[in-house]
Amino acid sequence: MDKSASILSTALKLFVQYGFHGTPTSKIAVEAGVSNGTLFHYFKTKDELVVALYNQTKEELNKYLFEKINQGEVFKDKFRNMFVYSLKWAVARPEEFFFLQQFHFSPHLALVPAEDIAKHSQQHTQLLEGAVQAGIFKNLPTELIATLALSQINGMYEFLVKCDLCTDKKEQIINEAFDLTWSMLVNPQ
Amino acid sequence: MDKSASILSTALKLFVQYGFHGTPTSKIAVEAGVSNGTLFHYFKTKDELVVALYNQTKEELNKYLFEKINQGEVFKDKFRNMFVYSLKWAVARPEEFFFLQQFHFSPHLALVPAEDIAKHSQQHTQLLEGAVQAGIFKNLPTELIATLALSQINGMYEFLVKCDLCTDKKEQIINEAFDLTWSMLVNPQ
Amino acid sequence: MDKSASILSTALKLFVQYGFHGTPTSKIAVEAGVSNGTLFHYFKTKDELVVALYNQTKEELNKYLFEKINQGEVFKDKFRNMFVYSLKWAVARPEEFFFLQQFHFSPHLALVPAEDIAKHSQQHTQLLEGAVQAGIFKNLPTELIATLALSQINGMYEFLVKCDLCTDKKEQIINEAFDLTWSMLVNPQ
Amino acid sequence: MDKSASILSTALKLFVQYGFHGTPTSKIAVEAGVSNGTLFHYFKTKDELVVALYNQTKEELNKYLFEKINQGEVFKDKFRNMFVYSLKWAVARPEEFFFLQQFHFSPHLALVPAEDIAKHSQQHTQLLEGAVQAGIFKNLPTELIATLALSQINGMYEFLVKCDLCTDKKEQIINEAFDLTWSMLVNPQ
DNA sequence: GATGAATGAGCATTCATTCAT
DNA sequence: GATGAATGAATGCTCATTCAT
Repeated sequence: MDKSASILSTALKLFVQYGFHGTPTSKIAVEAGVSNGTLFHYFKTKDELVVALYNQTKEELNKYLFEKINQGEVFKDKFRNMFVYSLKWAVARPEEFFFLQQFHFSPHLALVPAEDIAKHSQQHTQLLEGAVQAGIFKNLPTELIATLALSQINGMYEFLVKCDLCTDKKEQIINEAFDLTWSMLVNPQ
Repeated sequence: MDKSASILSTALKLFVQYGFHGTPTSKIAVEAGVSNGTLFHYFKTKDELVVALYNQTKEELNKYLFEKINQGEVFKDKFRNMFVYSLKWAVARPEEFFFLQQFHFSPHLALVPAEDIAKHSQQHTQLLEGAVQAGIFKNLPTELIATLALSQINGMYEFLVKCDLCTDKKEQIINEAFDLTWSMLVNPQ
Repeated sequence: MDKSASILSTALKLFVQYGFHGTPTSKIAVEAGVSNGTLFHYFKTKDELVVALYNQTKEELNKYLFEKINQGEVFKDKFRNMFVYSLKWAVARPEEFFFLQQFHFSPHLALVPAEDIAKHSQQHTQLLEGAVQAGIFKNLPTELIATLALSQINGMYEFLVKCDLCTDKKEQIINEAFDLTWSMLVNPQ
Repeated sequence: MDKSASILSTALKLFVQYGFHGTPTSKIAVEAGVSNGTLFHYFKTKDELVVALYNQTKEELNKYLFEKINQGEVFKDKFRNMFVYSLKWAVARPEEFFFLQQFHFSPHLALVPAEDIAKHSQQHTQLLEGAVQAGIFKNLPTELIATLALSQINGMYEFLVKCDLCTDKKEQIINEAFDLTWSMLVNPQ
């Protein structure tokens, strides 16, 4: 693994465990097996490292998700894939998923330009927007639909982490939760 | 105002704005109009201050909510009050609400004994558990129902903050969201 | 016990255990059962408390010693009593004795006027000076004789503390040490 | 000079003059010509610095002494060298010698593992033990002999510091004191 | 690129001391 | 006299960041 990647993955683990403030750059460097100076060679500041980690993680998740979403043919399948594979990713990479939320509620979020954040969610938003316009989803603000869908995912994640279930049971619950969410958002008739 | 209370309310504002690490105790003291030493007279450490603020805020919210919940006669009214007034409180006191989430995703959460956390949510859990046993809600784990309901609230909060709506519009959306949530969880038939 | 005395005796114990710097006035106050303010009512500063404790302890030791010394008729008995009862006091009140040495090697010593220190040792010095002039002790500077005698006492104290002996054995060793010291200082012939 | 050495030697001077507590690390750093951070780069805590200074000083003294002791052929010469050169070292490096005693009566002593302390005095103890077993010294506990010899040295040091004598006079008195100590400890016959 | 010694601003915390009650 | 809340200067220590090698 190259040094930059080693620093990023070490930082992720430590940030999740000790928080941003609780993780000195020196500790990241030591555990990543590089010198203190090298860390700053790759990332000009600690904040820049945090933000880079956020962008990378978000992109990984998005790349993974869109591959899965695009496997769906009709909208419901696409939406189900978005929902289900978000959770599968979260369950498979709990540290990454936790980090995204941790970042979201830290002052570091302010360091990411609004347009970058928009870009990250743009594809999701477009997908949902289409469903609203097509009359599949209830006639609600797309933002609201997106936010509600995302918070369902976050809630489910927390539940899955809290209750240590076997893989089968997990999958079943995820599917049930999808049905709930779908029934909640879909236009009756 | 009491000095201890003044410190707490100042800390809240600054923590929300600058984060825990970004807020020196000296700044809290100055803005609260007390000396640096006085802050440590009331709170042995900065961490203790953060946790005390969390406990106080959580208790205020709970006290407010249960008053409202108990005004409902049948379960649906109680649940609606829980949902709606959580959001009204969040909208009326956005800093407090944000702080609770900020705390939740910080390493400070680990400083609160698990039993204290359980105590905070115990009443909500009981209410929902009753609804599951009475066959009102779908036969799902209470934990899951609680988590999903809470994440709806969190999602709605984020939406309401992001989209600056007039009060009337806000109330309308909150009610619509409640209907969605209710329809999602309630036992069909 | 009156408050001032209670503060002094508490301070002694804590100073010996934790050092001057390691003992906050607040801790002294709490353990002495008085308020923080009261301590400063009796002693204007912490330094003043330390010095007062030194003076009191030194005076107690001197008072005790001179009673014993004066029970001796000839010089050798007086000197023996000085030697032996110094050690008996040290063994009976190890904290007080340790405190005197601790004080001696701390910067607080500089706070005691030279004349006060001289006054404390004046009586001993006179006694020894007489013995030199009478030809009992070798013709050495009185200061040297005093210092050597005192350091024998200090050394013996350290030995007695280090090796936990029974009372009888202690007394025997003290007597042997006196004989050594006597033989060292006395004029042969 | 090496930065670490510069810090140590500066600390020595300041500790002797102002005491441990009376010497802020910032002052040590400034006077040693290094930054505050550098001090903590070399010594993790202030306490660690104090202890390191003690160990270094003790080792220097021991190294010096054993060179001198080994120059003696028979025991009496070895013992005389130990006594005389201890005092010569003390007179030549009064700050170092004072520091050792200051340390001895401070709570920092407790930070040195008992085995380290034993190691420092081990060689002296062995030398004396041999003399007791060979019947040269009186049949007293080695510990007692060691302690008495050491306290003679300490006492002499204090006397030499208090009375400002010329070098010749100093040497003469040191020799006289050695004779006294020798006569005190040696087996008559 | 890589290193790690050096830096010094910044912060949490302590504690002697004051003073209104 | 007694109290203890309030003070704020002082200090040990951390840690992001720099830079000479």
